[in-house]
Amino acid sequence: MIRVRFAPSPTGYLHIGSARTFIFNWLFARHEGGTMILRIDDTDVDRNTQASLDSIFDGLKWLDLGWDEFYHQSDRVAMHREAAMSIFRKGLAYRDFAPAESEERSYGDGPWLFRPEMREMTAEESDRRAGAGEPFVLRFRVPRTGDGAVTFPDLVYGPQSKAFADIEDFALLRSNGIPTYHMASCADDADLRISHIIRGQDHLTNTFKHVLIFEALGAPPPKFAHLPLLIAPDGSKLSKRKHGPVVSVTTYRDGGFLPHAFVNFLCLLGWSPKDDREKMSRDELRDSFTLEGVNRSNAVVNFSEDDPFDPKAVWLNAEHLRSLPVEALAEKLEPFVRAAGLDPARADLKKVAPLVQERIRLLKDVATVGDFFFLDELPPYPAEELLPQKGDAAMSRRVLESARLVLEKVEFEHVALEASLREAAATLGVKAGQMFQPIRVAVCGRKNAPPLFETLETLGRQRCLHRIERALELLS
RNA sequence: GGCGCUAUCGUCUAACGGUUAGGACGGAGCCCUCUCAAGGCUUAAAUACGGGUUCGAUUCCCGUUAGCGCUACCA
Repeated sequence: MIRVRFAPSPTGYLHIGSARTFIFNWLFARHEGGTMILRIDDTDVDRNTQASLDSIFDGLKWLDLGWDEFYHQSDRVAMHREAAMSIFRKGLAYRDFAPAESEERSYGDGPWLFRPEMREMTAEESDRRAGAGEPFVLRFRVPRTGDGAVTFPDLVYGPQSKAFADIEDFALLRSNGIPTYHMASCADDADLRISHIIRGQDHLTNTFKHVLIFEALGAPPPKFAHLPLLIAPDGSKLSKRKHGPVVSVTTYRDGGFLPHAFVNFLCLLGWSPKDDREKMSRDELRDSFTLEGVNRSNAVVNFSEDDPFDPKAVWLNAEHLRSLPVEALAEKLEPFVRAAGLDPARADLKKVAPLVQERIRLLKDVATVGDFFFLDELPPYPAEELLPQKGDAAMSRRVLESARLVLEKVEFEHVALEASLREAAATLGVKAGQMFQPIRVAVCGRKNAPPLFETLETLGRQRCLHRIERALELLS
């Protein structure tokens, strides 16, 4: 039975790297017909925050993938403690009564492995001091004889090995009795019968410790698959302090990404379907996903000073946007129209949607591409914009006056609109473009806009005539 | 410092030892066109360096360099 888990700690917002880890776990679980478990790793009570927990849930829900089982690690500390004590009872861990180090240790003098006086303390003395209430850290007793090593096969990185001599006697229980991450995580993974641990490569070297814990617990170690990390363009790891909101999933949501487009983008960072597909639906991703397709080098999220989003993410979003049914697009657009301070009731979103569909790359672009649909009065624009190509104000005026006459009586439907306006242009002896451009500017307030006739139709006779009137005033 | 991991166009990536090193994004150019967008076509752009192994290395091995990670009573 395949069982995987995503285990974020609620000490920050949902990071895009974490989101990707969640996605890969989900994809693997669904591809294999397994179980996806969400576990909140909240053993570090001092650093947990409710805000962070909310942010993680918000982000995960937005991804719209879901999970099958849910746990709070903090509900399970008694079990973790018992697991740690069972290791102690087997003689595979010892009490360390040394006080916590106050200063940061320098790494200059080689690794700190263990304190012989603590490790070799007699059971009698250890029990006596513990019994007297002296606080201690419970440490794993890493084998120190011979030249053995911990080994495990990584499904992505291949066979891994690390000498015991390079592994320190790491802590299992803190002096306050709370299990450390390593202990809690492994106890949970064993207890929850996790079959595959898929997580960031930053855990690769921790895994040697974890294998030791699983063995000490008498539990078969799960299979491990580590994922290459997501990094910033400068090669450093993504951090909120250094890179700002670009690392938060909610930034993508609020910027107008479609959840599955975002998922698609993240999947392409560190994984490849091995063919030329780029745009993939959730189901295609699920069907194609395998751990063999995961590669080993870190991937850069290519954001920049002037653009918080990776150009490829934006392009992919545009691709997904274009294949959305209009009703769905209209629905998605609504909150973004509102957020821009525009009134969605001013226009029929189902008619606007197809007009902006291939002109927006992010949902929030609707505010810049289609603002004029949701306004009664256009924001001011320079009168020169109304001048046709190779034409003057007089021509513009003639064109607009003619258009006004046409729009007053023509059937307000784009085919009829186009026919009569083309006819009017011919009558005036101007080129089609010279006719259409002043009209476009008059009704949209700018030179670049969606196709003219559908736009006129969507805007409606009254608003079009009103705007042409305004344009004429501007020209005089 | 020690240990571990990684190294193909600017970025994401493909290439079970034999390819003119492929695709995508982004860039440039052209076409289409009522503007914009979309679309179509064309184009510039990469195997970090040095040694091996081999008839032949992007691919396998070693070294160098660089980057990243771990080295906490954080996760």
